[in-house]
Amino acid sequence: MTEKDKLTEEKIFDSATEIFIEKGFDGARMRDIADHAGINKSLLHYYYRTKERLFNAVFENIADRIFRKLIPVFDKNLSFEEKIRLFYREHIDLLHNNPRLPVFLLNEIYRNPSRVEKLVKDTPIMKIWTVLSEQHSEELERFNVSADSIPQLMVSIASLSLFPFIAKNIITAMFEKEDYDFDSFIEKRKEYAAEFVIRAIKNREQLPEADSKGQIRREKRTAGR
Amino acid sequence: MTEKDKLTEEKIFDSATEIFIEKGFDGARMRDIADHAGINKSLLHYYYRTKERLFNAVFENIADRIFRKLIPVFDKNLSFEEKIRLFYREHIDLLHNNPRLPVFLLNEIYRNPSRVEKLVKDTPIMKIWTVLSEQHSEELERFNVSADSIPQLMVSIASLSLFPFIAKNIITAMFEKEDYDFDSFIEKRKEYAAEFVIRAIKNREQLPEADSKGQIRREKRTAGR
DNA sequence: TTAAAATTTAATCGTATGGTCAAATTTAAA
DNA sequence: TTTAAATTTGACCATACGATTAAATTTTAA
Repeated sequence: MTEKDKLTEEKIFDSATEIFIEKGFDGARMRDIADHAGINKSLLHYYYRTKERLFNAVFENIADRIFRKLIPVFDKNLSFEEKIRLFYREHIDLLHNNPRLPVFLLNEIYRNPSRVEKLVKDTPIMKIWTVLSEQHSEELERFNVSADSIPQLMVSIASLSLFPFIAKNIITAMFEKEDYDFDSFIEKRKEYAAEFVIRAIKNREQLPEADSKGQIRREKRTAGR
Repeated sequence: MTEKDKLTEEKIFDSATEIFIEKGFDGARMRDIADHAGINKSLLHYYYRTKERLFNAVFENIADRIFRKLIPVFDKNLSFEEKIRLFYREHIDLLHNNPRLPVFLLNEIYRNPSRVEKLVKDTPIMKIWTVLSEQHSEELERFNVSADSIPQLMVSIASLSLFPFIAKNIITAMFEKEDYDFDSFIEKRKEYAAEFVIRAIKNREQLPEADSKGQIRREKRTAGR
């Protein structure tokens, strides 16, 4: 009973996870989930009352898995630079094994904006912010990263690992034309992204001016060609 | 007749654009589009046979608009650095006025992967690649950017402007907790992203890496003014 | 072994959806 | 004005979907 019970419920949950990730809430069909699990369609409603509830279970599980995996990185007692490197290694690895997760998550938040509040409230996502702006304030100050631009930095960091998976289809298609390979691209990206961020920040260290203004000085620069 | 004709068809097209962008193909309802346009539902089928065809018209128009707007940037006769700055100013501006475009596009490609081939084939998206790897090969070489890592660079460049809009909901929610504002964040991002990329690349210049072309002169930029 | 409870199945419902059609109305041509 | 064509409308269809229900089957506990 508990045996078979768990088996059925688990089969449903796993199939639902797979299909919801693949198709999203709107695109997923209860029939498909049942078929994929090899069970009668009514069982879906027996175990999870509605499609919404089933999706909910799946969504929260996924969100939890993602952020739970990420937090240890920021817990570790490392320098900012080391943390960046570790983050990209871990994060990109996680995404490489679950390439559709970002789109799934973003899409659902899009469909149901109320999710985002719960996400920010219930997951440790804000911890990344906290750690960056508190734990590493000194380092960032040394790099001339103003507290004001920490949001810019954070979003930039996230962009570099998430976007390639979000745009995987397009990237793959473009790569094909030039004979590149997405998988090896991703493998290289772990280090590339880390270096990219570190360089972008570290360079500030050497600039004598306090903060960039760079707006007005762009006309003369090139003699053309 | 031609007057009213255009009016009706245009109303349909505009409403469809709005609603498809908002809800995506699966989420959009033909009834909603008709209601929004203030016309009878059958007219949708009179002017555009099916939902697919209507969506198709909308999609291609949007894709075209996006890429057509972007290409001039890469056509201009500017240095790589200037091009980066101009790109972010133009691109982020476009996205700021149409914040849902990236998600719409990516989502549709997701739903219908065959789109991506047509997109790569019919839009000038590959031109960005070409320009970067051909027109600026010398500059990039000077920056120690190997041809091998140009894909990494390109994806990184795109990430920094596209991702913030893709993840707008989450970012906004996180900002709220810390009393930041998405709009001003985006405004600042035009310059931030450009500086970020330029710094990330330029820094390579100074690394004591072996270089066949003896032209490593690092201070060029900051002193120049 | 037996009865109650839990699980599974098949049939079916109500509704929403994309789409069709024929009639009504408006517009253009004679 | 008359007539044919183009446009618009409302009624309707077939289907797909999530959900319900009651009966059948299996499991559990006495």
